[in-house]
Amino acid sequence: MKKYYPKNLERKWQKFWEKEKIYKFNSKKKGEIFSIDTPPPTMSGKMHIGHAFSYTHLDIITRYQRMKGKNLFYPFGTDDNGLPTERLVEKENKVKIFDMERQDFIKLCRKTIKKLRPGLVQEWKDIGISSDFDLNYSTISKEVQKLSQKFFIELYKKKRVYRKEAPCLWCPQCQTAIAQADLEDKERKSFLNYIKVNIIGTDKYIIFATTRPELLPACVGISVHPNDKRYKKYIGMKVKMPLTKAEIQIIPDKKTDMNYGTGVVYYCTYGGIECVEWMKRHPNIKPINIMNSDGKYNKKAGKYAGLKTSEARKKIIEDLEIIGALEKQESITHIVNTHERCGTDIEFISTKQWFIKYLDLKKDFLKFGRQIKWFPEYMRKRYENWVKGLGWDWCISRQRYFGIPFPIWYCQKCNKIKFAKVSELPVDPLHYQPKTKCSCGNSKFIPEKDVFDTWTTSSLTPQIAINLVKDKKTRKKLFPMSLRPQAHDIINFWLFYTIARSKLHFNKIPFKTIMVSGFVLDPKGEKMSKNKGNVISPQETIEKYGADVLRHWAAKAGLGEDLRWSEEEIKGSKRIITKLWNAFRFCSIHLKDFSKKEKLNLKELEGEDKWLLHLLQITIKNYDNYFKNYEFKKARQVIDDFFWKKFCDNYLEIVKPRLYFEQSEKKGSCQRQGSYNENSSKKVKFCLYTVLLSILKLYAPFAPFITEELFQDYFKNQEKEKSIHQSLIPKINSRLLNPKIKKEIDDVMDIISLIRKYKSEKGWSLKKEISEFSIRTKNKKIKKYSKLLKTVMNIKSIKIYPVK
RNA sequence: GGACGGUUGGCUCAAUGGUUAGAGCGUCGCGUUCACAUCGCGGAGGUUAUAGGUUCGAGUCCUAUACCGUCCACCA
Repeated sequence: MKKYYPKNLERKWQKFWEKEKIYKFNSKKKGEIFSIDTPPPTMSGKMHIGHAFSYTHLDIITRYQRMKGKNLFYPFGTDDNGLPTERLVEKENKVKIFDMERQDFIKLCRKTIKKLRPGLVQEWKDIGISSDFDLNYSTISKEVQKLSQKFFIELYKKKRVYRKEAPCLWCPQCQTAIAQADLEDKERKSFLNYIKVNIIGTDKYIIFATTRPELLPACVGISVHPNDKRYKKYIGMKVKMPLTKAEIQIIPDKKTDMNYGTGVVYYCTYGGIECVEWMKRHPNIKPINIMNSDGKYNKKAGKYAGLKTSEARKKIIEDLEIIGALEKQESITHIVNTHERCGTDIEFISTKQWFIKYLDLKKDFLKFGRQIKWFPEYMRKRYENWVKGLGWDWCISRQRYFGIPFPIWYCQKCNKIKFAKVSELPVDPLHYQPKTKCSCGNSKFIPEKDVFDTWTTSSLTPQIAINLVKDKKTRKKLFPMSLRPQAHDIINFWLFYTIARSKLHFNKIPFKTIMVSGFVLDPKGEKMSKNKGNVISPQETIEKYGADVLRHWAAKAGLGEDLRWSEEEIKGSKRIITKLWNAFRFCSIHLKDFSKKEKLNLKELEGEDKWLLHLLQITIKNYDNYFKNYEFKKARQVIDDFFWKKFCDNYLEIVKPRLYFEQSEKKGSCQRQGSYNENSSKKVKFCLYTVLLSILKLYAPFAPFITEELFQDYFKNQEKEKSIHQSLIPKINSRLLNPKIKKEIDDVMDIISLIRKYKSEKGWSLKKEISEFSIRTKNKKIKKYSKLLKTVMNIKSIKIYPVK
């Protein structure tokens, strides 16, 4: 056998699995179905290390379940529309979306996806994902468009969607409305500007503080707390705004914090969520919308028309300073909401958008959350925290190009909404006109230009995946799905939305179990980001160490735990995988002539054989128990420990003389030959075969490639399975449990340890011969092992003195 | 401000309320090179964040505090 080179080996077996359809879902296969709502990776570039990490967690679980005899429904999809994909297409083709015609851009998107998608999917195959890649979907495909539009219409029928003009979260960069979940906090350095305004009819002034002075032309109100002694007397009076000369009334508002700034707040349309809320509390006030959808100010901003926020801020501050209205500036750091996809500060703009009404269902969402089993359990709290904090209905419309269109038109005459028929789906209203007239008799319609937000569609992944199966009976068995795997960053998005959709459409939980992975952090424990330049490439890691090593390393973190990148730890995993290779190589030399058909009396096994087989049973037991609770991290620990410490360091070292018996006979003499015979060697071989095969199987979920190679290389001849991944995890054999022998050998091990220590302290070689050695022990059984001790520690004569 | 997680050798992490708190990496010493671009053996290294409490007994349970991390909300 050769040395271990993972690269070609892994490619070989990946192709083998694909060709032989090892992971194909077969609805007729026996065994309980285990269905997985696999996360469809976003088409936004290459697979990153976080993907490799969390998908490995998932794949370890699925491989284990498969080897427990479950029938795996494990599809694979890609999420290839929406903002991230648009951004990839822009970057890849060096174009700008708003410089292009809508149709041209969409064509370019389709072309780019077609080009890039196979490469992306291959990256998932490269890390050994055992999906059935024939159960494959793309969220922009015709089938998925149809499904997504159908469910939208269904929601409308259930009176769960509505269109409304309202101030809405808006990204001026992407020029689209966004949802609450799309927000990300960012710390910004800014100024708190104190602005002095005259109270009309008096010579008095009041001062308010603001971080957004540029919105002065959009100012609609000033508030003080009704109990604020300083300002009580001014309530109801008006102030004259500087620059705009607008007259604004001072209105009492209990939400005003008397202790912040000057205790006077000015409200604009819209400076932030607090302004929107303030407008709701004071419905008589009319908004002054000064911002266009591209983030530039319009005519209502007077001389500031045409400017963007940052430009207008600079100019207005200058102007305020000139007229002496700027009392002072305080530098502050504060948190602003930015668009999670592009980092731009968000604005509020009043526009017409589509919403899914669900705020009334918060209690049901919480109830559903409790019906699902969470790993780790505490992640549920995050979900609950999010649900409790929901303040807005779900805005699902996006003013973008590459997404699934709304299947609707508006009557040109009466403005009534016209829905596409389900039989017509999928439709793009921009290129298709309704066949029937509006109820008002008119037959001309204006198409809806907006598209669905990606989460609108990806919240339907269980349905999308199940839709790939044609047989209705099987479909029923797949839902609710067994497992939803994902990372913790999208609990508020994908996870929540999927549960919400499932509630709205089916009133059922979408999956029975959720497993949540953490993140990979850089060696300092910080988040990886392209800006920081601390990104680790999984592709390079695979190239250098192999996917099995990367997977073994990824299992170092349990569910919910973050894992710091460490080259040293990767090397540690590499050592274990290499050791597996070498241990197998060594054993296979001795196992050449072994046949498992040859019968052997278990009772006649040597003590160390029984000891090893006993420990194997315990290892399997622990391994299974850990996997039951999704604790693959601990399962990995027990198999690592058993393999390296017990099997290699102890057992193999002890039995070498028994294995070398044949060779030593030929050579005539051997240093540690002892007096072993052929029968003794046979017993070792039986143990090696049994234990090695078990070790391979227990490692198979973690390191699928090398275990397959070793299985095919030797065990294939005597085992019936086509692939190790179609075999079963070994069952505990209670006949091999032997606590008595375990205790005896443990004592022998302790004695060996003492002798090693003694030799080590003397600076002797461990092989140095000891002429005479005495043991005082309470354990009467030790006598049985004096031959073993003599051989292992190279002792000529042992005397054992019993102690009472 | 709210919620959640964490704090154990230099580093990364283990320890169903029960002997002397364990591994791996690193470090120091020794030994092998006949499975192992190595591997093995041995040593040093810990007041378990802090302060109280419950208990025969606390790293583990309770209460506070501090610090770190994550999510959410937010002061104009």
